[in-house]
Amino acid sequence: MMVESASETIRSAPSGQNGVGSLSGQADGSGSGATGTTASGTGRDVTTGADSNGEMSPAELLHFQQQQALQVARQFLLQQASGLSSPGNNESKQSASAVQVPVSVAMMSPQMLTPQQMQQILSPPQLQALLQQQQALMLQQLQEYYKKQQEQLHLQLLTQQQAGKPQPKEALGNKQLAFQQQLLQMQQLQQQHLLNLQRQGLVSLQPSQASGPLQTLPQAAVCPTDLPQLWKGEGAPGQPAEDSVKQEGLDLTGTAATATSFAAPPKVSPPLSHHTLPNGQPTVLTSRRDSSSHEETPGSHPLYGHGECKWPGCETLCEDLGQFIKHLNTEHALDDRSTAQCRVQMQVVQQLEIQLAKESERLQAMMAHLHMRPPEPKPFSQPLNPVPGSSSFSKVTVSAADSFPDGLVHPPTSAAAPVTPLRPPGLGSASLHGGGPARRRSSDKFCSPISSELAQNHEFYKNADVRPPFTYASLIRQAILETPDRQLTLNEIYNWFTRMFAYFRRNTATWKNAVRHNLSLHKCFVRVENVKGAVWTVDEREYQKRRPPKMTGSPTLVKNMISGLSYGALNASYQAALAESSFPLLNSPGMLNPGSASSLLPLSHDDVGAPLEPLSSNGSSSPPRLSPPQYSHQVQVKEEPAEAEEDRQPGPSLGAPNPSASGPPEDRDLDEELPGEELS
DNA sequence: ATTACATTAAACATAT
DNA sequence: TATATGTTTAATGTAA
Repeated sequence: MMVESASETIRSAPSGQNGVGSLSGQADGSGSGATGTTASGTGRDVTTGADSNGEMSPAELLHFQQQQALQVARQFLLQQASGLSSPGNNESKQSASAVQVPVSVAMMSPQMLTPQQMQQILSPPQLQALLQQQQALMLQQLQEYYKKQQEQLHLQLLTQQQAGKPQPKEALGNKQLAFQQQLLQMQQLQQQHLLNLQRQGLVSLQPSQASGPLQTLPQAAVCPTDLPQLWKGEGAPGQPAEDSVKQEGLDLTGTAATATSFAAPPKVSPPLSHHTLPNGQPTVLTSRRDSSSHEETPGSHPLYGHGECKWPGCETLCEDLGQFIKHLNTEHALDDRSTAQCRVQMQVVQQLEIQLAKESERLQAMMAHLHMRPPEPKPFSQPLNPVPGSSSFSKVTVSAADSFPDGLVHPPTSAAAPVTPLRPPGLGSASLHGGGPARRRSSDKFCSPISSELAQNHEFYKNADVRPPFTYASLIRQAILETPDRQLTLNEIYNWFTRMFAYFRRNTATWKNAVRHNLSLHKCFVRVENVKGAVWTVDEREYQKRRPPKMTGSPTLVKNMISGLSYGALNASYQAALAESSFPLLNSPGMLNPGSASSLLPLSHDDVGAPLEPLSSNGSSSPPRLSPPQYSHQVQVKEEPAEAEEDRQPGPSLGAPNPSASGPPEDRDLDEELPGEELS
């Protein structure tokens, strides 16, 4: 039974795509409570202001445009928050849910995106690093920005007041309000953003930082309510903004529309705060500060709030933290599903960041246009990352991308993960091509550089009871190749499995049988009679044979994926980075060092199976862990009986399959036995 | 719809 | 005989 359940979970993985889809898919309206949050609310001041004037001042116009844009963005936010929800979560519901929820799916995965592609996009550590950096940067910048804007507002207000004309005063009031609204929106975006971060555990709760308000603000503070109303009320001016949003970045409109339809049931309507938005300027900051003290007690949990589980799509009510923890551990354990959800969330965050950047830029432009700010538009100093070039607002995204290479402060990658397998492997460190764990583990073709990912996630798999996203064949091969002799007995293979993967410490009968089955089935595994029994070796040629040299992380593919996501904001450099990262650095000194390795490019240290090995610059560089002596040893062990088996392969004929790269490291091995074959 | 592959289960054979 | 090791077949599911 254990076995069964286990396998079941596994099976669900392959459908991971659907996994992803279904996850978000199940969002059947329910989750969208947030979105639904009635449109009654506070935004009135602004609205009336505009109305009263009859005709719109430029500032107002801008304001409304901005509002609308933000509205769209917010809808997007909220919807994604809810869209991810997959309340059911039960496999049984998957199919059914498909009908209801395409919200997040539609949003997240434009048709052209296959789940695998998504994973490819999302999993690499670089991305994560990038994300984190971006986030940190943005947050800081935003905060600063807010501050400055506040100051500006004050200044303006003062100036105007000095002028002391009643009429203008009113106009100014409107203006001010408008901008305040704007600021609020921005802040909300930020908050939502943070919330998302928290959700995926990328941001730890630190009372001091913005994380505090997180829990409360998004819900308690304002906006969701006032804006919609505003929008509705003003109907007309909307179009332009909407269009612009549409064109510029993610096509939110479509999704937003969809979302609204689902948003209907305002399920857990957050305690509609009336307390916010009094009118005064400091509202923003104030409310924020206030909320920070609230609810974020040390005993709380980022995923727990208002008595319910905040896991995307789960809104399970939990009476207390203890119960919630229990629930968390049972319902949201580290499995393929959760991982997939995490990944989706990550993507959401990315998109939001981009959107945020866009909106910020727009705001900047607006302000510049209104002379609210000296021409040098650079509200965002770079407090965090000394990104050299980026000086303009518009470069926010750019700078983030630029700073990515060096920045990677600390991909929460492997090195950590002692006993807390909280970080899904794919998120933390999977290499581009390596794909994440949620990915169909079978698709060997994509994750040839198993060793790379394995090395990076070594610790993770070791401790987390997650099924590794590799096929048995690739695992076995890895096990064998990891040894100096490149040969293992069956039992040693077993041991390797259990040693390397927590997952394989269970259900031994099942996977052991599978291992044996694979050993026998695949020609690439060669049994060699030894003095002390039989050992298994790998026939790389055979192994490669069964995997056509597919570009694992084709840059073009990645590019397409990105563009498919409407990542308008993704600049060339980022794309380039992505593309680059899809090519393992093979010449990197192997040193199996998960910690460091993960921190940079997806160096596939011992990328044994990398199909696109560029015939390592210097032949010697590649064999990372194969020290000469060992190597010879191997030969020695194999010698007698081996030949019969190993030689059976028609070397010359088969050598061809990977003509291009032609130098899979492993072949070094075989070179010895079959000299001159492929090196031709 | 077809095909190839991966996984799982299980029957069976052989060696220790 | 029991267990470990191998081999093989079949059923099932997924992806191309």
